[in-house]
Amino acid sequence: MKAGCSIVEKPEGGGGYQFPDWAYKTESSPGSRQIQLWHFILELLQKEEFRHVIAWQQGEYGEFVIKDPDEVARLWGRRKCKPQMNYDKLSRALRYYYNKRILHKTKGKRFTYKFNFSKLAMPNYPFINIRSSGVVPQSAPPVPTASSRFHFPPLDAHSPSDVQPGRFSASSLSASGPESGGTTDRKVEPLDLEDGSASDWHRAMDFIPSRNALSGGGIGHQKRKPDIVLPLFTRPAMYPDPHSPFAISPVPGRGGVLNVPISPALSLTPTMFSYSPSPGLSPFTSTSCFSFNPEEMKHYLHSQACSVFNYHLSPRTFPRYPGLMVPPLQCQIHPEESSQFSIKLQPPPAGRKNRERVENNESTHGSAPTSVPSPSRIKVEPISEKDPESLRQSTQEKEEQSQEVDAVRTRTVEEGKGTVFAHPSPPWPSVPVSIPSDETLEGTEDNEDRSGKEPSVAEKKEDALMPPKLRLKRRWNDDPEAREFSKTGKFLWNGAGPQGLAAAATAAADA
DNA sequence: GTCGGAATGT
DNA sequence: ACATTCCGAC
Repeated sequence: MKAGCSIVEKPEGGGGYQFPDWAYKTESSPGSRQIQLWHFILELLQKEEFRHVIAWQQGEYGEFVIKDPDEVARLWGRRKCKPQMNYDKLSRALRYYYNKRILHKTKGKRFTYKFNFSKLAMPNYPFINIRSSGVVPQSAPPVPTASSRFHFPPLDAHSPSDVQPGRFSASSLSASGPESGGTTDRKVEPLDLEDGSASDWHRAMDFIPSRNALSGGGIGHQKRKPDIVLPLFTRPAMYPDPHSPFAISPVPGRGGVLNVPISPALSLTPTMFSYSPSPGLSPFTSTSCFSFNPEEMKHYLHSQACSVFNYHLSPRTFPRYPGLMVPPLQCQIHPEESSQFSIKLQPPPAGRKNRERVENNESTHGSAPTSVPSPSRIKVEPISEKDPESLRQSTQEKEEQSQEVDAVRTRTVEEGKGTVFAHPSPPWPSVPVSIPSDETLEGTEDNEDRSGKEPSVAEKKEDALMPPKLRLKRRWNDDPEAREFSKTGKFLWNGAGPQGLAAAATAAADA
């Protein structure tokens, strides 16, 4: 059938390739064992020869511009053997990534999108030994500038969302200890509080350690995922571009706090653990196995810290990990990360189907009728579940919060089914990390979190009444903006409150 | 241009 | 799952 196309231009050997073969494997692209669009985009982005077609946008980490949409579409079409491919279609595919949070659109800039690396499944870039060599790809994402730095939130600082008391926050980490307070370790599910990176990290942490750290694997990780072994990557750096996000961090170990010669690329790494809404991205699902040692992990963490630090990634991207030294700071969470609606929106039909049905009863649709009677075909969305709840909860001081939690919970239950992560047992003996002040942090975050959303009761109400979908959309749309601002130095986040300002000031001073 | 629903294909 | 294809709406 699609014979001739199969291998077409898989970079395999020929162009200095960047992605390991396994990147094309099922694990990375469940469902379709073919390269995924984002892989492809990344691929192009890494190649010098396509610079005029698509390239990293300077100034924004992970942002890229499709300079020649038609060409990119053509290339994509070629790869997928879809000669009819065009930008319109390709862009549709890209848009599907919005919900998955793999990408988002940079508003106002045409043909400009931005990778949400923290969300990007790292299955594709697991512990790459970037530090060793400096092979880096071509284009160049935003190179951190002094201004771009931001402080980390306390490692363990519970981000508002993460820390649902009683959930897993503190306990999970400490749990690893000898007496894992959470030995009982409740179902880990709650971990998925948010698909936020924080959770991801937790998860990540969990895995790693299980192997080495607790030699005594005794701690019955009841849920322990099968011993996971991550593929070890020894290949030398694969991305030779000093600019690309995969490049080596331009900022040389910023002030020794985190001297990690690793590239921001690693920032991607975190994601590798990330639990993404889409199973497809979840590296740990079944087959995949990775392996690495503590050292590696350390490096990884450091790099992560570095990345976060240097590339103003969401602090949440940073794992809460004992022993890691990070500059304390008020957190500025990127809304992007915090927004937690990773719900697949699939509202009930009623659209075209019906439309068409009415229009042409006469023919076709021989396939549809298979199993589903018809009108009864309603897709149940997790989100909708929470909806009623939210509406019910007229008071909602915490509406938003609860909702989010609910949503997450719901999602977790649903999607999490297949992906249950064992609880953490910190790899290393947990060394209490001096956390500046959670309170402050939380407060700050909190503020900023809602700064944009909790303006007025009215809005809240509106929100409540708003269809879940819209709500989500709204949130989503807001996020990037906020982020933009934060980068612009407008300190939108901090602007939320005095604390925020102070923090901002601190940051500035620091700079 | 961009967005996203819907149907369909693999 | 992850597109691809259409397409109406903004």
